[in-house]
Amino acid sequence: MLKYKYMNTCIRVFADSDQINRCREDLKSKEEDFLELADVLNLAGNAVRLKILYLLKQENELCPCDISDILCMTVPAVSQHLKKLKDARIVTTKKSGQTIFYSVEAQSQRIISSVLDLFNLPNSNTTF
Amino acid sequence: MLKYKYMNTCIRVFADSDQINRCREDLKSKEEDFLELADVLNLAGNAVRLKILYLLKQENELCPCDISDILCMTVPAVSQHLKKLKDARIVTTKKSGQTIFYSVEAQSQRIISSVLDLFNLPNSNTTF
DNA sequence: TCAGTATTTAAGGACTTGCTTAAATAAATT
DNA sequence: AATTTATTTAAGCAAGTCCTTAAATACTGA
Repeated sequence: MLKYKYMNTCIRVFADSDQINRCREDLKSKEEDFLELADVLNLAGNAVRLKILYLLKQENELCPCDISDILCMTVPAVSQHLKKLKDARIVTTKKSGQTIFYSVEAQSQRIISSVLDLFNLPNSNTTF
Repeated sequence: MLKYKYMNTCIRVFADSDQINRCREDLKSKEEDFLELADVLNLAGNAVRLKILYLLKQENELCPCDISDILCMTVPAVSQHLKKLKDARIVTTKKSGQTIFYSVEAQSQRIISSVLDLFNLPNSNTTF
């Protein structure tokens, strides 16, 4: 027979309920922003897609075939990554004959540039 | 009987092999950076973890219990997210009695601030 | 020392991811 | 019209994610 229940939550006395409520309200007001940003970060948070975005920014436009050659991956694998980026409106396409050129969507250039700029951030101790 | 094989790769004549090789070399030299950045972005690319990082930055430090209250999630669920962030050295801990305070690791403050600053980026058409 | 509290760990399961190969679609070439 | 080429789509599968609940660990205080 159990003498006491194992607790799944904390029932502490000294919680700062003002802080808890303030934080809850704050998050609630930014909920959409969090979901949107997490989506973009999640797409960029894959080495293959990050490289694709880097390449598209660097080279302006590339076809799936080029990307496949550069990354040494099968065309379908590349195509499926491109589809995700296109569905999220991060990249856009331009057709020319049988070739389809992908590039970073104008609306997303700024956030993608910012993400890629994180490269240059030294892992420093600078406080601010 | 098959008249021709379905192709998995492109065998085009007009590929710019200089471009392909230049891109390959460039990616190769940055391979480590891509993996590292993709890891951080992947961790931040989850709405729960993104909120946790935001909260830790905003409030300086919080215990799993507080975070659980704020996010309305079970403590084990929160604890598992914190473990991932800690394993990646993005957050660090300080023990005080039975309470464990989490905060953003000094070395990671800069990149996390930059990621959270992406919030403020308007989805504009600005070209640059 | 025993019961309470804060946290982590473990096991499980539903769901998602990221590849593979085969096939479909669409445009160009002969 | 038939073949070649570039791309997408579909199906399948191994591995990973993110929660759940139960249990373990660790510190506190009567």
